[in-house]
Amino acid sequence: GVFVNGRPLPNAIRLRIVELAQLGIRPCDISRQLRVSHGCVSKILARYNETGSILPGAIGGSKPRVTTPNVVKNIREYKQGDPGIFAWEIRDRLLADAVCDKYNVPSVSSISRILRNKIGSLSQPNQYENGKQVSPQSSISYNHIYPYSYPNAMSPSGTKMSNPPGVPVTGGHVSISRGWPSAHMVSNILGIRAFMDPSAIASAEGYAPKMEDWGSVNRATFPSAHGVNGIDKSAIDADIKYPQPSSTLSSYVPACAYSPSNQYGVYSGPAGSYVSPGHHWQAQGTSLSHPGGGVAMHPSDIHSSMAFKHGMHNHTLISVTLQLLSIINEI
DNA sequence: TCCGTTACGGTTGAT
DNA sequence: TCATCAACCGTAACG
Repeated sequence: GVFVNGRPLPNAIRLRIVELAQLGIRPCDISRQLRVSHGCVSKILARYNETGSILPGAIGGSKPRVTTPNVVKNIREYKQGDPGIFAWEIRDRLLADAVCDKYNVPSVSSISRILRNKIGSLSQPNQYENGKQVSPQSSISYNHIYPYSYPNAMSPSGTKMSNPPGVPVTGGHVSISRGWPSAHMVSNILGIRAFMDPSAIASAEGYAPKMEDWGSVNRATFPSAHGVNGIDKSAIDADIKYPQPSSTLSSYVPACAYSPSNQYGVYSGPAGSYVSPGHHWQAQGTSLSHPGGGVAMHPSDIHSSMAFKHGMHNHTLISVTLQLLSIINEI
């Protein structure tokens, strides 16, 4: 006969099989007459006798999801109540609390995935709601400066922290502001605190910059320029792209401009978090993080570009920027 | 020879 | 968009 492998027989043939069987025709004869394997005839007739239907079963798809919002909610509560709880313990509690039964309780791996993907992200806003965590602007600012954020579970030195991956970071255990400061920081290298310490900025200005503000500030503050102190931009770019240990500029730039992890990505250019779409990675020269590309501006440029940011009073930033400019000028 | 069962390679659709 | 997974399919072979 003609059949499509993996696909059900046409309903007409299935119906015909049942009709012929009801007429008393033997399955072997039906198989020959309709040119269908006898195993297929046997299966269809057995199903018809059992269910009364000639239709094939549902093909494809997945089982109903067990990770319902209610289950996720309960898992979150368990985790918040006991941050050290194991996935299998959560599973047991879901059963004990009758949130699930044995047929729809999530697997341990599913619970782990929920903790990693859902609970973790859902818990983030709570950090701000609770008001006991690091101020938003700190992480925001660092996120901008270091678009390649440090993994939560890792300390700056690379040592494992107490929170396993996927476990919501609560209570300020781990924050970027705590995890980041290192000998590579601009503030440590240049002796500038306020620039890298958002709390200093916030306390001085009483203004909590949004992440997009920071990005805009930096993009607006450092428009593309052709060079620094007469140094051709292309030469600088080449230096940035292929930093040499002997290059004074590059010896500063990686430490200032790139996070430790980002330094590995200097050539690959995954700088999309702060580079406008469609821009080549070198466009990051327009940001503070790439001083080689666009820091040849006048203080008036800085002031005008910053002033439009929601009335942000940026004396601190400006002074820091000027210090940076003077250093670069020396270079 | 008949027929129930099952391994196999395939399709499908939700995740 | 792609991979994975688990459901189903009919054929072919076995007993």
